[in-house]
Amino acid sequence: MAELDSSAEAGLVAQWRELLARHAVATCMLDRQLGERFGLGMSEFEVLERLVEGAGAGDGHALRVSELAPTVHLSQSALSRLIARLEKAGLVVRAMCESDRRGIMLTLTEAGRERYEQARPVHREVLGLTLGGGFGQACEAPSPD
Amino acid sequence: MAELDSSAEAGLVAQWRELLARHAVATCMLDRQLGERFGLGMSEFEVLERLVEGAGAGDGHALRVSELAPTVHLSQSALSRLIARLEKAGLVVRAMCESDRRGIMLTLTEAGRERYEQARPVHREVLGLTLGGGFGQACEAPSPD
DNA sequence: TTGCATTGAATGCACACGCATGTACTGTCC
DNA sequence: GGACAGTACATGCGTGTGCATTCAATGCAA
Repeated sequence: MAELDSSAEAGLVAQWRELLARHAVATCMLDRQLGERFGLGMSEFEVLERLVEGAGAGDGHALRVSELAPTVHLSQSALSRLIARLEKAGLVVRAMCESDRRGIMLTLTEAGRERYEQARPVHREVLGLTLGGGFGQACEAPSPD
Repeated sequence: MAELDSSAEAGLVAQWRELLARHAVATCMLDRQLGERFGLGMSEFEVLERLVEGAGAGDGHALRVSELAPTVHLSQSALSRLIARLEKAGLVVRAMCESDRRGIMLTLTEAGRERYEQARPVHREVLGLTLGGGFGQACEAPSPD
């Protein structure tokens, strides 16, 4: 692969630092808010969201773990344990997949859907604060509420 | 804070997912490449880079940990341990700050500077692959070299 | 059918992280 | 000077993560 000339390199680094900063601030605030108020980590929320999206109208719809995996940026083992936590919390049910008995089907419980619906506005609000325009270094409350 | 209308929300979420994806791919590849080839984590590299930048021409320049802290996105404790690792690896020296004996001054060793200079092109190359245009999900080698 | 490579998920392990706390030092107010 | 709040860094502890491995189920080939 070709070398980068120094101005391209500087631009790349600037872009990278900006990305790191945004990610750090958003992640920090999300984890704090979702954790304190709903007992959810950022990735937990992300998984619940995928399940809600997959479910659509009828809540019978289930998702295979192997389908979920590429959409959340976690290793297979981390995802496995995350699902275990969600199940222990009663937000999700693991069921054997009939057609391929190696697979696991995930279903949102009613509690899981409710938890998600409650957490969602907070999640969006944090995104608005951290991705939208001006923001500081704050990891604290998005609004004094 | 005001609610978001649904189109603004959708845009925000899309932006967030894009950021997460870029961050995940870049982080993964960086950690892998820098780790395997230079025994450095992403944040270790970042700290070395700050020291190099701080040093400028004369290498005598030292940086206070408290100055370093806000520029890397780590908790104070994580930074403290990271520095301990760098020192153990002989890349950095911790010295007491004369003017304020609570503080710690960091200096790059020659080995530290060399390690950084070696790692830097790899770091930039990964950024080019993951931040620049098209990229897949790859966490593997940037170039077969 | 038996044998074997492959895939989906769970688990042992080491490690880096954040939070809370501890320890040393500084500055201020009396 | 002495007490006390505040700052800088280190450390104990619990937890989430990735890697390597394991176990079960599948698909294919002989």
